[in-house]
Amino acid sequence: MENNSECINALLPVGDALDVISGKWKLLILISISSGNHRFTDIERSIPKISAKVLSKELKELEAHTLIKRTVYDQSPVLIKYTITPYTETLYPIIEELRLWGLNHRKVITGK
Amino acid sequence: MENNSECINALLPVGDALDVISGKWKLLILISISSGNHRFTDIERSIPKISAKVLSKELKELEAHTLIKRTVYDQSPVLIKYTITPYTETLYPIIEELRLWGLNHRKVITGK
DNA sequence: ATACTTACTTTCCTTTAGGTAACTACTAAC
DNA sequence: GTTAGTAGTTACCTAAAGGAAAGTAAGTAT
Repeated sequence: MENNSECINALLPVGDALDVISGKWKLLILISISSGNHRFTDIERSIPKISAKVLSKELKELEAHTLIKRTVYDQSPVLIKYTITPYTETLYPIIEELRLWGLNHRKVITGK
Repeated sequence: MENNSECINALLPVGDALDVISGKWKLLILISISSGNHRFTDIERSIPKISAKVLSKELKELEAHTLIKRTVYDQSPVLIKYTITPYTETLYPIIEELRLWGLNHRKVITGK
């Protein structure tokens, strides 16, 4: 990233990506579902501090972006499963880089 | 990411990373500075839709996290330069993955 | 009939983010 | 002395995000 054409080359796509996944919760929800939490209550319990209202709203947005799939199983009580899609997996490199950076950052701020 | 221990292993550090860099503007500002925009007005002009107020606030937060350095040159008119730090460079892999994902995402939503 | 469970939704309220526009302090140029 | 540039700040207001708690619908268990 040395010159201005690189600036515009990065600003636009990074902005596009941030429009979809920025915010506190979306990636955490995808991590939870990817790790095996498929039901609303499971996901809610796995992510500290998230509320049902926020989870509900974020799940809808993720579904709209085809980053998760919502399936209703007609049992009783009704069973609903959220699963990842092939598109979710395209985010794994981003999640992994964030995980590595976060691990190092914690070392940095706690003074190693 | 298959099981619950991987869930907690990823949720915490990714959450730490998001605490520092999430939001619409911070990564875009770092891209702009990395690309050679070092002055307030240059950065402001390089990022569509950002306002002086928001830029000012975000620059302060980035400086507090040592992700940029603010230097005052005592000339006239006064010259202030924002520069990246070695710590900024540790974010490049994240930015690059976001750039690649954003490029592909635009292809996906515009129907290739 | 009552209570419980799942998967949310609704209401109310507070906080945070963001936009617009005007304003400031300093200096230089005309 | 008026205009212009740099680097912001301030005030005012709206919008979006988020928290807490209660409520809802549909079925199951007792």
